[in-house]
Amino acid sequence: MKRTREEWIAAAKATLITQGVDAVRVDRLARDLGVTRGSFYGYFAGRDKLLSELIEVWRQQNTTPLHEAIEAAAPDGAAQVRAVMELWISEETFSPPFDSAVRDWARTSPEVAEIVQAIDDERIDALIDPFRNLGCPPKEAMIRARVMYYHQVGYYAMGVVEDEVERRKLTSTYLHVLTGQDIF
Amino acid sequence: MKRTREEWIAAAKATLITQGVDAVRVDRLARDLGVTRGSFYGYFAGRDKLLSELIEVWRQQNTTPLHEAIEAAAPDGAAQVRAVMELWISEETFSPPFDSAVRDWARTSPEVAEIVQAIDDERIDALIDPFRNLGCPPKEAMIRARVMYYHQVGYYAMGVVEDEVERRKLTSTYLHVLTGQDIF
DNA sequence: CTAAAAATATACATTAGTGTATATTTTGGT
DNA sequence: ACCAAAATATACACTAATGTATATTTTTAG
Repeated sequence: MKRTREEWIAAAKATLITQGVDAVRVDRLARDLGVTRGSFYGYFAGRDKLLSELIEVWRQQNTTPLHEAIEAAAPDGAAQVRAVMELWISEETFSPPFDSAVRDWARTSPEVAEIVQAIDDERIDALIDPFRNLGCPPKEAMIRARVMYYHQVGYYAMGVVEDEVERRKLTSTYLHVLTGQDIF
Repeated sequence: MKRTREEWIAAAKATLITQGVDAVRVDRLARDLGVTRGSFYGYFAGRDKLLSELIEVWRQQNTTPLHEAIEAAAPDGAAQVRAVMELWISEETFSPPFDSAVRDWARTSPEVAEIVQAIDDERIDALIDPFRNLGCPPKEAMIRARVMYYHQVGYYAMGVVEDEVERRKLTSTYLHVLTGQDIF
C-alpha cells in the first residue's frame, strides 16, 4: 500500500501540463513515481482509463470557479468582470495551464474536444451576464464575452511569460478596453 | 523519380494540422504517399530534419501576409484593422489552422517555442500601428493590439466551428468592440 | 535501347512502449 | 510474530516506430 490512484492521476496531470498527452505514458509515470509498470495495472485497467479519469478531474477542477466568481459578484457588472480577471490572473482555484494542456489534447482527440467545447460554451455564456449588467446591448454583450474569453484562451495558448505583478499593472487598461467603459 | 521533397513536406504539413506533431511519422507519411519508408531517407537525413524544414515552411508562409496587409492599408487605421480581420477570416494567404498546429507543437518543443514567440512578438508589434493611427494613446494601442491578437489565437485554439458567413455577420460589432470606436 | 543514376523496396537491428501472467515483497490485523 | 491480502516486481509476448545497408526497380540521357 504505497501509491494511490490519486498519486498516479496527479503525476499524469503534471506530465500532461508540462509535456502534453503524448508524454503521459505508463512506463514513464511509473519511473517518476519510483515503481515499476506492473503496479499501475492494479489501479487502472490501462492507459486509456487513466486518461479518461484525467479529463474528468479537469472537468471538476476547472469548471466551477468561473461560475462561482461571476455569481458571487452579481449583479454588479464591473465587480463581476474584475472578479473574473482576478480569477484568471491569480491562478489559485482555476488553473489556466491545465486548461490549455487539455485544449491541446482536444485537438487530436474527438472525445476530449467534445467535452472541452461544451465547457467553453458554458463559460462564454456565463460571461455574457456581466456585460449585460454593465448596460451593453445583447449582441455587444455577447461579442464582449467572446473577446474576453478568446483573449484569455489565446494568452495561455501562446505561453506568454509575464509575472503577476506585470499583468496587474495593465489590468485597468484591459478593463477599459474589454468593457468599453471608463468606470475603473 | 516519383516523389519530391515538397510532397513529403506537404504530407507532413497536412498531418501536423489534422493530427499534431506526434502523428508526423516517417512510416505513416510513406504509407500516405504510397511508398515505403526506405525512399524517405533519400530526401531527408531523418524525421528531425523533416520537422525542421516544416517549421521553416511555416515561418515563410505565415509571417509576411499580416505585415503586408497592415502596411498596404496605412496610414488609415480603420482600413488597417479591417484588412487584418479580412486576412484572418478569409484564410486565403494566411492559414490559422497551420498557425495553431505549430503553436501546439511549440508547447512541447523549446526550439519551436522560441521561433513562435519571436513571430508572435513581431505580429503584435505590427498590430499596434493601426490603433495608433486610430488615435489611441500608446498604452491603450498596445493593449488593443494584444487583445485583438490573443483573441484571434484563442479563437483558433478553441477550434470554434463557424462558417465564414456567420463570422462576417459579426464583424461590425467586433470592430466596434476591438477599436472602441463607432466609425464602421 | 541500354547503362548509369535516381528512386524505391526489402531485410535487419534497435528502441520504447503496451498489456498479461506470475512471482515476490510489504503491510495491517489479530 | 504470523498470515492473508494488497502492492509491487519480473518475465514474457507483442506492436509501432526508428535508422542503416543492400537489393531491385524506374527513369533519363546519350
